[in-house]
Amino acid sequence: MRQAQQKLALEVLGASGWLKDYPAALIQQLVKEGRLVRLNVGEWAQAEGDDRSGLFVVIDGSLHSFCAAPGGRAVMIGVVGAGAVLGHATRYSGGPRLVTAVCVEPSLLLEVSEASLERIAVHFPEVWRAIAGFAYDNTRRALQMAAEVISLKPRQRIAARLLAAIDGGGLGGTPTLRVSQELLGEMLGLTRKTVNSHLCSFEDIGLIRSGYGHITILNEEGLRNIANS
Amino acid sequence: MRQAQQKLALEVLGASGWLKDYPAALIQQLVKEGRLVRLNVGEWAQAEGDDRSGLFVVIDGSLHSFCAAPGGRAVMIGVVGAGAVLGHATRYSGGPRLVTAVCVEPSLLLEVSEASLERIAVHFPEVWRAIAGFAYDNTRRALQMAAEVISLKPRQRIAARLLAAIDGGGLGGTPTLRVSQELLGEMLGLTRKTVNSHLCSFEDIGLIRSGYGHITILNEEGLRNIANS
DNA sequence: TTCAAACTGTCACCAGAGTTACAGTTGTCG
DNA sequence: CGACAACTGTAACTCTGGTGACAGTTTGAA
Repeated sequence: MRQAQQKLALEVLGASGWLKDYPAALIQQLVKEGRLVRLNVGEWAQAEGDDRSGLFVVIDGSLHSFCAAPGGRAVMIGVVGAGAVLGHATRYSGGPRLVTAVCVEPSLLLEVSEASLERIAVHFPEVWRAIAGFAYDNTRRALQMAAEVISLKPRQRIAARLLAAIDGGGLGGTPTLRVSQELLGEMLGLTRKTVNSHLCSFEDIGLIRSGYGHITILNEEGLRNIANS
Repeated sequence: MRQAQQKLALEVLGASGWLKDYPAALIQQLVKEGRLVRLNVGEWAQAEGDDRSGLFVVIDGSLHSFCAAPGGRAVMIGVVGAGAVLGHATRYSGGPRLVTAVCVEPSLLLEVSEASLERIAVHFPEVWRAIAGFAYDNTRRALQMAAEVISLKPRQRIAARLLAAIDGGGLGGTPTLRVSQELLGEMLGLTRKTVNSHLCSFEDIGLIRSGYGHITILNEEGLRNIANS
């Protein structure tokens, strides 16, 4: 069991973008030093402002991530799946965690503490470079999201978000999002009604297929055209 | 002249958040390996998608940063001043630059190339940790921005942005933003009219003073109340 | 199998932001 | 010092998207 989980962790880390150019020995070390944590639906992987330092890598399952806006509002940022990294070494990088992540299906995470990272860095100082790498990736995504919300109208925004979601979804398999229209609206700063009417229109022209609690992308190109319009 | 600039660079780096916990020798090395670049108004420090790797640290002056949204739209992200870091080691961190930065006043930048970083890392591997640190900070700001645009109504959003701007402004001196209402609107995804009317209302209740091309914050607390309302 | 909870589809109403346009002011560069 | 460009203040009109409400459907747990 534990064996199988470790094997899975090795695979997921090896396939993830931020580690793929690093030696296998570093990945093995991360798995060895890390601690595998199993979470059930509704449990929090980390809370915003949480000061536990360290890294969480999603090995299996998926979580919803939230971020706080002024006025105590919680804004859903997105869905994170296998290969994603949550938070990181806070002691040296200047702040508490940025997001709150909640399990939406039973998930397996690899927790690598700050101390473990220090130990790993003794033999593999490039681990910090790898961390800088995914931090960059997170920045890119966040910026992209901000730019979309600022400059796109609702219709374009919805299309852009659907595309971004399948891009970040990771698996590369069926481009299906497990998100309700309600949640999608929350992520986009729109009401369910607005989301619904646009989704219906997308469905009419064959770009997507929407069902109970999920959306299947049928025509990426068409969505891209709308997003760019 | 060059001496004075290098001295200034040392000061700015030493005072910047992302390097303040690192040894002075690392900072000296960065200045020594880096190249001081003087830019005039309208010149581009870096273009989005630009593949020159390396780091730019703003030593003096200020730049406007933009990011691309779908459809070829350019979205203004913010104003960066002394101490800010633009872009970073792209070769290992997986992507081209995220933002385009344009000088709005004569500025001095310290450019540290990818190769220089590698050289520095030989003696100071923690330089990558420092880079991860400011990447984290950039992520935080971008996320915050996205969260605000998603969840706040225009009035709250304007207040929140004014607060964020003085926070990131860096100098700590007079809380005055050198931004036109037009530009502020662009950054917020609002029209100038909307921005204008809310700014007037803020001015009426004594929270700010707005002049030709600039805004002075008089009452942070009051703005915070509006942002949180 | 049944029931409650969660989700989608739809409606009428309306506040508020976008649009377009113009006048008046401030700064700047020649 | 004069002309031009950039910026602010304001108004009338339009229309999108938010609000609140309700019915019908799917899901999953009791």
